[in-house]
Amino acid sequence: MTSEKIIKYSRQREAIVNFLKDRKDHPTADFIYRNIREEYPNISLGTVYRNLGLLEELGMVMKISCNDGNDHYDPNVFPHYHFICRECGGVSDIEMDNIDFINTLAEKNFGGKIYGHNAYFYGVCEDCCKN
Amino acid sequence: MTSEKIIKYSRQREAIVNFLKDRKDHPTADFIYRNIREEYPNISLGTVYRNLGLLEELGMVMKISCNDGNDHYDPNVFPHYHFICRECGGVSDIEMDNIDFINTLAEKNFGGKIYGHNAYFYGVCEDCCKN
DNA sequence: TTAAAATTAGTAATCATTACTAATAAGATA
DNA sequence: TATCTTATTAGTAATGATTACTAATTTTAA
Repeated sequence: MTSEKIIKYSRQREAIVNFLKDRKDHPTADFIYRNIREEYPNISLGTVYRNLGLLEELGMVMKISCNDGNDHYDPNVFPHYHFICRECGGVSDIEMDNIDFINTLAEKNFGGKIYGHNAYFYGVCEDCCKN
Repeated sequence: MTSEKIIKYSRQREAIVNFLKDRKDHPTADFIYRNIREEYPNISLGTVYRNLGLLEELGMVMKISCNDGNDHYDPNVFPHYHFICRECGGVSDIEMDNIDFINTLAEKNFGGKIYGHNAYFYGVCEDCCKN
């Protein structure tokens, strides 16, 4: 009784996927919208949001919320950590060894079950350090 | 030339501080509003938000954003970690050893400067585990 | 007691995101 | 190729949390 949703091609969705592909700067929906509008002037912001939601469901994109009030989108869905610059507000990746063992540390005095964690680091990014 | 802001007493702010004091459940502004309204039926939601912002500036309260679209407020401003239950959505404290060394791990291959981190754990809380 | 300034209640505005709807486009089938 | 069903779209309206505004009220120092 599962009604599988059939997904049809759309050039708007393709444009969003292509725009995001290989990007490391985790843009917001509005940023994606403004950029894709140069190629598709009639695309609507709702379409961008809807497709980002769909891509998230499909596991092709990851939504990251980092306390600036905007959702950011990351084409890298493998677990990794992010850095937020206090100066420019930019969100970037942090390359670091796996620290999943902190789950065990957290579970030591905890009654429930821990399945995972999210962490982001903050400070000043390389570019802003130069100023 | 620094114009220090003089802070005058208000019973509404006192009520907010008292309501938050010793709480471990990190309520939202709206939850605080609805509760304080029982004692002060005329208090407005804007007053709650304004005072929470002021208390945050004074370092008496900490705002935590945990991806459910609502800001939560914590009277414990000392660094500590939070847990978010996937079932009930509740936000609670995690008692665990200091893990500030992960800042060093993160800085290893990073060009900028890291000042700190935020982390929250997710899973199923003790109460929800029992169901 | 008075007067200046902070605070409030109430309401309006903002801003990101989601929902709605009629028109369009994809793509399967005849 | 023509047709038909359904997903998708553009455009717009609605939502919901938070912030801003303003005239009236409180606080508090002189």
